[in-house]
Amino acid sequence: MNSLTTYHSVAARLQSSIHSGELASGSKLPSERGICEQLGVSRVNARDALHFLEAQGLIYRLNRIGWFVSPAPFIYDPTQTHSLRDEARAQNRQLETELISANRTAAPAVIARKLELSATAAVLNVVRRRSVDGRWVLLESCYYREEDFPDLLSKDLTGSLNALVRDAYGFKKRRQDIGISSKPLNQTQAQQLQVREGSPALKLSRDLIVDGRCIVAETEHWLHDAIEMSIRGRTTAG
Amino acid sequence: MNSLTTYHSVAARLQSSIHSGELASGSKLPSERGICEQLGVSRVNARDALHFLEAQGLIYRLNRIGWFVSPAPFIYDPTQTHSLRDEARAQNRQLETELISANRTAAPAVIARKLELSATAAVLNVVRRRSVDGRWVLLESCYYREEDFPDLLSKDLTGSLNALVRDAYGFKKRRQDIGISSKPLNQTQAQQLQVREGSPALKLSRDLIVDGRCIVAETEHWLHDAIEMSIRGRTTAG
DNA sequence: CAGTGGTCTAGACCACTAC
DNA sequence: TAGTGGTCTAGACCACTGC
Repeated sequence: MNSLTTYHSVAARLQSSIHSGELASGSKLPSERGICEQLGVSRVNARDALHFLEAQGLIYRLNRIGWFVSPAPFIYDPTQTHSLRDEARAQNRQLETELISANRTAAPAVIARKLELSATAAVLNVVRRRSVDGRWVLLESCYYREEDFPDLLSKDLTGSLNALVRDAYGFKKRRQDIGISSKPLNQTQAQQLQVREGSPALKLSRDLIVDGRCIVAETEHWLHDAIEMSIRGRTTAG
Repeated sequence: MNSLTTYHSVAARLQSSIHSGELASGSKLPSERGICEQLGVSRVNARDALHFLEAQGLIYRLNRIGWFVSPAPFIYDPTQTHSLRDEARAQNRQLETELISANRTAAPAVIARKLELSATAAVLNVVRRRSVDGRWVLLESCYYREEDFPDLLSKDLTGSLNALVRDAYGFKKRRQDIGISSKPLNQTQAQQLQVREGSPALKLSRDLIVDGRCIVAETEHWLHDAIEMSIRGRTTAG
């Protein structure tokens, strides 16, 4: 049995406050010490309960600021190449994009291998963060083969990068390979999304392949409670 | 800064023991109290460090038994309908399947909606767990429309269910829609995989659609450190 | 039965945020 | 500066596993 333990019952109380709407989506929970006092438990129990609900995706925290009720997840088909902005509009949600950096740098080993470059080669790297309804939920890091994307860094990098690749550079006939795994954010990534190091996230990597060569390697990190992927299949006879 | 905190340094020590091979893949870590003693820290620190590494997918725990080094993840393309067994063989890993239950039951609301059944309708439900190299890592729950799968429950349900659907029931021309999200295991699920309630997992749902109707709705829960999804795209001109 | 992880107490100080 | 979450101590008992 469980549910008899202290922190489970604390979690259950908070959960029912959330479901009843007493704690609205996006709103701030009482402070940890406040919860201790109201429910007569030690702080360890309050925190264990909060961690438990965080794992469920029911609440999230902003580093050193507090705990908040998670909004409904954003729904997203990673195999589609629509701009995210269109998706957001369709779901009636507010999407913001902020450019964090756009540099020419030495390629990390993994990237160099993917892009079939020497270990000392330079690549173009664009890093952005994106918010849904005011919450930073997505960190994108995109690596481009330098020779295939002249002048990339001087273009407008706050819009759809996909559209740039397709329209400005003319890469239309292409394939996209995708990887999905569950990885927490490292210190740098966490800071950029204002969360704690180790926050659970869904890692999505996309390799853009043209003429059998990978020319763009992208990585997206989505806060785990903020995203739900949905892939519509194709009819096959297999 | 971090890395100066006690539990970060404990985590770093364990991590280097793992990377150096001193703690081999699959092997058991020292007990929590053992770690406390060896490194001169309190148990909270030891546990915080272990939780941190668990989130990274570097270690996992069996409920009340101990902490273990996570093996390399299994790689898996959910859009393919190969049997998992073939995939496992290709990756040189040992896959086992165990039937947990096969029943005719009332359809849960979500399932009834998907299968376009009335709220009181019955469905066929098959639940299995699967292990990779001896570790239970996957829980499958599969719901079938009763009228489309006569005699299903009397068939051999320990092999490829996909092959059954395709060959024994002849559903060849079909579409598969997929959903992926990050959800922890509930109490029942956790028990079946011998892990703790709330263990982080990747939830994969697959709807099999034939002639525009969903006839099979499956849910898979993979322990988050045991799986990496890889989807090979198709060349498009879009 | 010994040892493990799971839960829990009642405090403490620190780093940081918001005012 | 007051209050927050983040880290930490030094214990404790319980439920369960493995012998």
